[in-house]
Amino acid sequence: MAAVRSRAGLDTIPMGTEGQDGLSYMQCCGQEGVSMQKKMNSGPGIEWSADVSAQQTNLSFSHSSRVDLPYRSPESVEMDEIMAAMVLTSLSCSPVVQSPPQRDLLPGDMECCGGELSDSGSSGYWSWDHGSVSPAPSPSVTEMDRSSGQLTDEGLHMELDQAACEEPEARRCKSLSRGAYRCLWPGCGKVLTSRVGMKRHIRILHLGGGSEQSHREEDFYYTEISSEDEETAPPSPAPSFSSGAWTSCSSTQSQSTPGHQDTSVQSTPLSQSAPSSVWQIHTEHLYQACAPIQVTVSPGSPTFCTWSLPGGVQQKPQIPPSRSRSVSVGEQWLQRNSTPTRSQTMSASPSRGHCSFRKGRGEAKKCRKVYGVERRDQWCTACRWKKACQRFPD
DNA sequence: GATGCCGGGGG
DNA sequence: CCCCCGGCATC
Repeated sequence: MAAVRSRAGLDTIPMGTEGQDGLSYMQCCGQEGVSMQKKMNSGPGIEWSADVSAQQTNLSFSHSSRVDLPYRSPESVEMDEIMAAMVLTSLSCSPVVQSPPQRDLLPGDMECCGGELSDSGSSGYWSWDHGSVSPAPSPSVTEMDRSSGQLTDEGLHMELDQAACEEPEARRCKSLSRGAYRCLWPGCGKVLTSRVGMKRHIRILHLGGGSEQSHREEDFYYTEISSEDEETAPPSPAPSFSSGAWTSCSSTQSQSTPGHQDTSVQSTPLSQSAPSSVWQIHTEHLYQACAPIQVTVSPGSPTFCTWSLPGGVQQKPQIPPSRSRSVSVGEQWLQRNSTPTRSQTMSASPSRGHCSFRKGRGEAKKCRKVYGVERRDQWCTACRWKKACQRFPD
């Protein structure tokens, strides 16, 4: 364990294989949990605590992690400095890629608020969102200002501006007119008006910048939405679980409990702890990500989850999947493969490669069921194309 | 038979 | 790149 922990500590700054990207993330956004996760993934013992702290604040992040993991060696410190330098360098050099992450910090990410959703305006939503985002208390004054300013900023393209939201709730944001695309990446609800923009958003922010393979994946992480649809469908069309799916991933909570923002946001002990990190870790592919981790709310269910990570990673059984459905071999496989750093999977593996195991039918209602064949146009793109449903992933 | 979706293909 | 659909596994 010690070893692991120390490693986690290092993560704070230095990133192993990730290189600049990762670093920049950390630097820019303290709360950016992703980078952290990446690292963690590599090792078996995941420290949720670290993650949580990360979400708290920039500073706290680094602090807590260090405190938490006092094992850092002197060398690591040195490394930190070096890394920091690198980060700075990279930041100055490639604004495009880096900037997005920065924005991410902002909680609710205005994405929703962003230009198009003017309607929701200032009501509870936003305020609430921000609060929820609490984890990232205050990146920096400038940034904050900027972000807030963006809320009103209307026509500008928010593509990069509003990066992914940290908050799941964000997805509830209503969106706009038809022809809009919403990012389905867990925790992100970004809505863009252009497909290309959305793809870029996904590729850059979620898939890690642009790896070759990621190109095809973008499709699965966004969906086309229409205003009417928006309100009902995505967020809760399948009240039963549309949100649940995501939630499960995040394990925690609330991710999408539309109804209770406050609660959800306010970190319950649980929420803070593992959840967010969990889903992020496994988000390589929706399919993979969600399935295994099913957390679900029913704490009571004793079901046993076999999704074991390689190193016995998740020491914490988090929450056993409520669904009794046992994890299929395929899922486990996916898990293993997805567990490693995202970057790894991305570059090195054909990812979905050829796991020809089909996942069997999930319980979640898919677009076809929810909307019916008649309203095929309301299905998510994936469903329309007879691909794995992205709106109601299992 | 209905569904879900992989794999492949057309424009 | 967008969109469809054959075909197969599952329910």
